[in-house]
Amino acid sequence: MHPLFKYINKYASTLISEKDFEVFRSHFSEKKIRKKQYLLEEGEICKYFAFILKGAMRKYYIDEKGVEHVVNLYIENWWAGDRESFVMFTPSIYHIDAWEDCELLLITRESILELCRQFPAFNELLLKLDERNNIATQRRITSSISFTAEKRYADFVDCHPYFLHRFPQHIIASYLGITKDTLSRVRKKALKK
Amino acid sequence: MHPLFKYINKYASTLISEKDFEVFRSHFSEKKIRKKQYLLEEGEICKYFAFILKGAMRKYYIDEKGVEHVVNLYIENWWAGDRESFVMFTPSIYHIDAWEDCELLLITRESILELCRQFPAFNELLLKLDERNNIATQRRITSSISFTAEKRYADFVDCHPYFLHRFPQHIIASYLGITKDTLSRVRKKALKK
DNA sequence: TATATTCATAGACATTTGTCTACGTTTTTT
DNA sequence: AAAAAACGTAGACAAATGTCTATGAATATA
Repeated sequence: MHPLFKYINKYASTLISEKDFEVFRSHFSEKKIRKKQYLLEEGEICKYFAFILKGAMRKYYIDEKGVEHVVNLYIENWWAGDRESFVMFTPSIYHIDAWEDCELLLITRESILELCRQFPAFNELLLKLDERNNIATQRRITSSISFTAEKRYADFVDCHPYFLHRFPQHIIASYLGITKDTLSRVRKKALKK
Repeated sequence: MHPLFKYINKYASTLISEKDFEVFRSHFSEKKIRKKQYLLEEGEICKYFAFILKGAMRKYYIDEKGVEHVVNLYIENWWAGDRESFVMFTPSIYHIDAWEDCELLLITRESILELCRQFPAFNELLLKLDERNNIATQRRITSSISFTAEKRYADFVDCHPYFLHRFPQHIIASYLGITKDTLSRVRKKALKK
């Protein structure tokens, strides 16, 4: 079964038919990108959201000192894109690139709106995704403002173990808002326990 | 015009009639709570989302040392509640209380789902709110992991000037993930510029 | 009005985290 | 196979932030 078909039927309460799925699929375009290639660069408008069939990606922000700050990590069955730019048609402040070679399904804003009109199940899917996303980001903010680096890392290991063997430590450190050096110390301390 | 009526027609693309609004309103119950009283306490399930007609509220998390960490601030025309608990029916880790005397409109999860079924405009409204919320939290996470305390405060003053005269500095400091002492230093430094 | 509480700031000191350099290992590229 | 790049750790030092105590002003409460 196609991963996207599986994915949609996993989240929507009413299953869609194989036939409907073909209409669905026609709104997506396949794209393969190689490691280190960009899906989105700073200053561009995010024209596509990407459903990841295979591979790993990251979204990051480069500050005025040239330091990269990883904002999101993505693997299979996740959506990658900059929502703000995608919805508002404003230039993005983020870069999104492939950390591993990727197979993606791209979709435009217009196609999303069209699919929502045509398939209530898709609309429902998007509502649920936003809901989940809101819950997850709320947790991340809570963790970010109230936990120590040590606890944030422990929390990360608990919640996202599948990221541990896909991204190196300096990327995870950046995602947690700390430096690789601090993460290295935190890990050393944790080992002693 | 009723503030909620105004609010709905501001965000939905199709206007709702005065008559429809009465159906709408019947799903909300009015509640007044006084300063320091709780809308939600830790361990409870969040049964109501609150639309704030008047007043100011805050959501916070209390860590194992007993320290309060402010996660959200709310004023008129904002929605207060814990989405995770509201949707998943799990005990909340947050407290929500009134910082000023408040007038609220409460609505249950069932009523929200019912209104979504009955009024596509309401469904659309919720989608847009989630979209905006996602964009805002994304920005907050970016700020939190990549900005210094000084920049985070400057950013806060830019984005939420209306909070400045509603909440004292130690609350704002907590919202920014720093102590009141650090915020005091940051402000002192900023004055010199 | 008197009293208690909240609030903002300050300074001294401790702790955490960042910065930088270095090194050995592993992985990737040529 | 050789060279280059990426990776993780370590230590020395610097900077940022937290902790604690104190104080005076503003605000709320009795």
